[in-house]
Amino acid sequence: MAKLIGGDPDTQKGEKTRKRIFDAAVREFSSKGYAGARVDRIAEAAKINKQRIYAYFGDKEGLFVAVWQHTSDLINAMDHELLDLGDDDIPRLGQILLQRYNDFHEAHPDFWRIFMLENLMGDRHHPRLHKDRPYTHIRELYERGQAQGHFDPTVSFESFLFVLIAVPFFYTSNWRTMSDTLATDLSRPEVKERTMNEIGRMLFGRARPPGE
Amino acid sequence: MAKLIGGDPDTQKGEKTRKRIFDAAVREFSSKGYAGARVDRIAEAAKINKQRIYAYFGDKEGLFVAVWQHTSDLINAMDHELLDLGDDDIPRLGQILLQRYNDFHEAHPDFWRIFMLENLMGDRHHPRLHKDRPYTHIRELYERGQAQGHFDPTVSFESFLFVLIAVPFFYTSNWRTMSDTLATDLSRPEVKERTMNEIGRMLFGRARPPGE
Amino acid sequence: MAKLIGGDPDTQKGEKTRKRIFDAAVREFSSKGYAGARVDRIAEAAKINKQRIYAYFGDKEGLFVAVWQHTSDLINAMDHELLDLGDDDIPRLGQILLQRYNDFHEAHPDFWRIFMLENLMGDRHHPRLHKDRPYTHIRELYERGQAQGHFDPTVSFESFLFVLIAVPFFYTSNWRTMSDTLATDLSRPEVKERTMNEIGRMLFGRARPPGE
Amino acid sequence: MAKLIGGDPDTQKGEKTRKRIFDAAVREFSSKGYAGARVDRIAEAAKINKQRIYAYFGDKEGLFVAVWQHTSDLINAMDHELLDLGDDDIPRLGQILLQRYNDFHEAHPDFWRIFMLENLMGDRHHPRLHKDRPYTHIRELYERGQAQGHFDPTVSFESFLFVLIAVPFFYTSNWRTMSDTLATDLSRPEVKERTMNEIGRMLFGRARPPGE
DNA sequence: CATGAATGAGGATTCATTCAT
DNA sequence: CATGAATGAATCCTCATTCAT
Repeated sequence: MAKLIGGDPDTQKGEKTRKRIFDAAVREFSSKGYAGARVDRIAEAAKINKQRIYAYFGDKEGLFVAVWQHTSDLINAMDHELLDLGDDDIPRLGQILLQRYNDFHEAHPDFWRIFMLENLMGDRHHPRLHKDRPYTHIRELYERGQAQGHFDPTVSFESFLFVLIAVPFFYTSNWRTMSDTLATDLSRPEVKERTMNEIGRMLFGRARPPGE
Repeated sequence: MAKLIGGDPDTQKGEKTRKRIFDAAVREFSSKGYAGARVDRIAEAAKINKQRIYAYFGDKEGLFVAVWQHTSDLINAMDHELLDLGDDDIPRLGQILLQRYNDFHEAHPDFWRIFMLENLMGDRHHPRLHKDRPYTHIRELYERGQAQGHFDPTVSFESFLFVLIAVPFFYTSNWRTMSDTLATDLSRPEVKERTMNEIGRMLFGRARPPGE
Repeated sequence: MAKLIGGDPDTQKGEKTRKRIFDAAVREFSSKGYAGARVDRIAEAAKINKQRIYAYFGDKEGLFVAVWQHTSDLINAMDHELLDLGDDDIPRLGQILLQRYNDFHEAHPDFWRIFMLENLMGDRHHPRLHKDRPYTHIRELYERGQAQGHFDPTVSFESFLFVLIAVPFFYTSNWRTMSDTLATDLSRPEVKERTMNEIGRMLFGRARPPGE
Repeated sequence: MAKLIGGDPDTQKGEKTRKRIFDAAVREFSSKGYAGARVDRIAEAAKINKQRIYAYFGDKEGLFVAVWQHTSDLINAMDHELLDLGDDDIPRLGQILLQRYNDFHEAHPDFWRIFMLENLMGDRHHPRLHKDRPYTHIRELYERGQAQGHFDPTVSFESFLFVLIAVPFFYTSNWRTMSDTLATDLSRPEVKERTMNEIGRMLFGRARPPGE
């Protein structure tokens, strides 16, 4: 029974189709926005019949929710990886997180678009993103860092994390317009690296342990 | 001589209509995005005949460009106001700029939406934003501040300005999702103020003149 | 009283305006057809305000009727000129008429278009063209020519005139497509002249007086 | 194996729909002209959903091009039938062609309208009609006829063919207005037959073989 | 599962015509 | 007479979605 070995072949084929639709949808939604996305174009890009989309995802909205869910999963996965940070990382925790978020955006260049779409569509009816993600682990590291004098004791963990999320996100999403504004080509990797280093220095450069 | 007071009555009426369309368009575009915006809805909101939109702005695209131009003008005006900063402001230049950009977003709550739409529509064919705005004045202040030890001499003006623009923008555009992420209600004014203060401290708090 | 000398100046000006509208209408209708014609374009070409068209001609239909009337007048005028033909012209009456009709189309290159529009719009509601134009004069010349053996006595005047009207009209209106068909450039004047000569010879070339 | 008999059922259904659209389009375009034609009316007449028109023909223009192509095919088919003429037909070649072209217009009463529309729309962007149709066969017959004295040796084949195409076309397209002009009811079949006979006689009646 | 055909409710845009001054 | 503003009814075209096989 083939079914035992690899599952129902139809189901397997179905999964492949589903994946193809999904990938095409990510590209379409992120490049055109929700309203600008075209079901036909997704079907064509996925090289499947349009009807499949409706079979798998119900409607356009359902397809977008699936994409959005995936986006949510991506970020949760990334946050989960932060658990591997340990006490040794405390002194450079800020720089490390900055690096991690930048890497995340580089690995998922469409992330910010999907994410922003959700922000733009004021009347959201899509599931919330990780409501109760406590960041317990890195919060503890940060607080330990504060106690050790690595971080300003008057700066809350929330503000700390906020900047570290904001800067890579804004850089990724706005490098075009900011390149104009700053008359600097922010698309060049070395410019990005330099900028991030400098921002890291602004944020954490001069903090010294109290005993110093 | 009514003409002297308000210009040609017809023209005046036309301008009023144009303004009504424009205002409705800003609301529609910023809430629905370009593709999601409906010309009919704009006409209805502006309480004018749909055709007027085409008479005044050519087409939907032309209307959007006009809105985008206005957005561009807004930011240029704000930048112009920075000229009133003087040497006395150098020590707290960072905090002041942070404040100014936050005020700007509060005064123009739709700004980030229009701005982001432009970033989302990858293949832009709209006029660039202030191509060659050199920020000469505040750049000088910053450099003087570096010489005086107020700012890290290894941090470029571009990176300095980048964070100051990024943080208020990201706060304004992503407070919803970030509220979820940080399990903190970022919509509350006091939370915003505290966050900005803390971020100001992270960035500029510990910098000391070299002679210290 | 200026009025006595040149008529009401306003009326005079009005006539000029009317003429400008009319000329623009002829060009617009003949190049775009009735449905394809645009009142706005006519107003623009005539450099008058659109409203004037409605003041002078009632509506688009009224404007077209005026144009069509003019077309009708043109052909009546041409037919009237045929009265100057005399007995001396009988032997070459066919060639002369061919020439005249060709000249007419050259003098009024838009004539066939307006005329054809009327034919294409099946449900005509426009006044008939010269209902009772008897062509008495040239009919008499033709019949005298038949008696003298210049023309085939078994060919009616109607058939005679039909060909002479048909050929120049068809040449003028279909030279483009016929150039393709015949692989010959019918737009060249010498080609036209040669063709007409040859057709004249086909029609009347070998006719001889009976006594021959 | 129904497939063998009629092809794929869906395709067959599609073809039927396409045909219905096409037929309705021919009627609409030929009666109203290009600009006057209404896509909605075509859809209604074809009893199909309007969108099908766009699915099958792209747009209104594409639909017209299809109609025009068909017109082009019709005439090519007719020309192809001329190949069945042989040497025996040489003496009455003119009359035969006149007859054939008349028959063509009677079989395809809308032909001239579509054809004329193309002439009226000055800036054509539609495919040329039979670019290089040499009429080799009947040209040879004609030239042989000239050598045999049936046709005037000084009249080119082009002029010969021109009249034979012009007269039936003009009769078909202008019988209404010409009926007024000639005060004769050209719509009556016997009038048409008589007229064509007389024109045939004018053109070819008196030509005699040289040896006569 | 898969697919081409079909549909109805929009959606942007145009146009002849009228209004107000 | 003259004009810019305004209008409502189309008009072409699109899109998400469903049907039928």
